[in-house]
Formats: sequence, structure tokens, C-alpha cells
Amino acid sequence: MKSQVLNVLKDNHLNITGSRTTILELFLQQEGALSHADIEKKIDGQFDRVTIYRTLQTFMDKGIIHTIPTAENATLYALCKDNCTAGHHHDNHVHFVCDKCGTTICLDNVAVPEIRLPSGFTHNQTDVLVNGICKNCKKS
Amino acid sequence: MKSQVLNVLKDNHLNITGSRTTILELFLQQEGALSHADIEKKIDGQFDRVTIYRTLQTFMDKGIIHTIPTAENATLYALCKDNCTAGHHHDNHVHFVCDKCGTTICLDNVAVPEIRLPSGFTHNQTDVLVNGICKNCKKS
DNA sequence: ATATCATTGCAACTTAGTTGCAAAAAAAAA
DNA sequence: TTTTTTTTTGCAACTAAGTTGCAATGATAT
Repeated sequence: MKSQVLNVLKDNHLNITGSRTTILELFLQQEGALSHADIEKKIDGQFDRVTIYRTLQTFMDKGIIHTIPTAENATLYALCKDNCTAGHHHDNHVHFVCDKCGTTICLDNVAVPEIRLPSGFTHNQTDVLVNGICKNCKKS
Repeated sequence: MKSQVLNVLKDNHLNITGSRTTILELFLQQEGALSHADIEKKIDGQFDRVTIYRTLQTFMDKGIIHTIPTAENATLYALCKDNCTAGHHHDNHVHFVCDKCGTTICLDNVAVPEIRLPSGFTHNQTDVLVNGICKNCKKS
């Protein structure tokens, strides 16, 4: 729905522009996370590489999306659910990477466990990355 | 100790060469993980960039080192402790990144917790990345 | 000591990401 | 609605990370 896109942008005090609506729509249309390259393919020349980078950075700053660290070291971006405040936001959920189809998704209802660190270490944030076979690939 | 370096190489059926002994020594001399750039700096032109990449790849193939996924998406390499068999090896420990000094270390005695996945998902491997302040930085 | 096979350095390339600046597009003001 | 101001975009040029082919060098086995 188009109005959802506009609402998200308005709520974050962002001007409505072509690249922002188009890229935000991509995220809302699908479950998995997207890389810069994924987006570049999907919009097929509609916007410049640099514009995509800058749009993603803007969304990051506002807490609309977050990055996912992957084992293969490609930066992935995914929508934040609800309670991410601008800037300093935590993704308190587990990230899942499918070994078969390569899709990365956020398991929003799988909590990150507490890690007991050795004495002398202070905890700040935890990222959990699980590899395996996803729901869709298992069926086939 | 020099003989330790040679033993590791011999045990893994690797020819003894300059770059392999030098780079392996670097890993044995220190606690934290190293990036390609770190190594390049430390060996200061002794070996070609490409040779470093290939040496790291060789060590990976043999299970001497493993990669650590980082939030900033720079590939880090660290020594495997003991029971990593060649090729398919698991790093069943937590990785810690210090927000102050940037050092990444393997917390070998902090186990990776079991993650309970939603139905339909099959588990294969888990990576845990903790950010915070390390032992050394806390003192100062 | 030499033949064989593995390893290295070089050059050239691809891919990811960044920066400055002028043009174009939004939003605000008149 | 038109003009002004501010933001956003595209382009070009750049840096950094990583890869590949090939000829030359170095290690190992005979």
C-alpha cells in the first residue's frame, strides 16, 4: 500500500522523493534483507548507485532500517520493526541466513540470549547470526 | 618459539615458505584477530598483497585460522584452537569486539548458546558477536 | 644436482563504497 | 502561482578490498 510508504517517510521527517519511496517500497514488499546490489538490480537504472547508498544511509540514520553483519561480509539491510529510535538503536533479534537460497531474514520473535562474559569485560551489544535451511527451502 | 610455527605447517602438510612462517608467527605472537590490512602493515612490504591473501586462504582451507564476521564488515582472521578439522570446521565460541580499542578476540571459553528457531527452520551454525569494552581498556 | 611441483610477484582487473560539485527537484515563502 | 531557499540527485573521479592469469622464483623429492 502506497500510503504506508508515505507515512513512514513523513513520520521520520523525510522529504518525499522518488528514490526514497521506491527503495522503501522494496523493503516493505518482501520479507528478506536486501544488499545494495539487490536493490540496484531491482530498480534497474532508475537511480544512481550513489543515490542508493545515500538513501540507505538516510534510512539508517532515522532507524528505519538496520544492517546485518554476514559471514560473507556483504552488507545487508533490513527493516526495523517498531521500537527502533533514530540513531542509537538495538536489534534485539536473531538473524537467519539460509544456506540454500541465500536469503537473510530477521527472526523478530527469537530473542538474543544473554552472554556471560569473562570478568573484566563489559557488555554492550550482541549480534547473533544463525545459518541453516529456511522454511521455504525445506518444503522443496 | 620458531619450532611451533614449523610444526603447525608440517602437521598440515604445507611447504615451509617465507610468507607462511612470517604470517603464522604474527598470529601466534598475539591474542587478537588480524585483518588483511593489519598483516600488510606488520610485514611492511616483505610480501605482496596477493601473497597475503593466498596465504590466509591456505590457512583457512587447512583450518589453521577462521574468519570472524564483524559489524563493520571487515574480514578478520584468528587462530583456530585445536579441534578444527580441515575445511568444514566450526568455531563454537563467542567473538568479542572492543568498542574502544577495536581489538577482536575469540572468547574460547564462552560457549555459543542454543538458539530455538521457529518451526520449519533447520539449524546449522551459529555466530555470536559481542560488542563492549575489553579487559585491557577497562583498566585505563 | 636436478627435475618437478608449489608458491610468489606483478599487472590488470572487478566490486564495494566515498566525496565534491553542479544540476535538478522539493518544500517553504512571497 | 511564482519565486526563493534548501534538499536531493547524478556525474565523475577517487580509494580500498579482493581476484585472476601468467611468468618467474623457490621448495621438495629423486
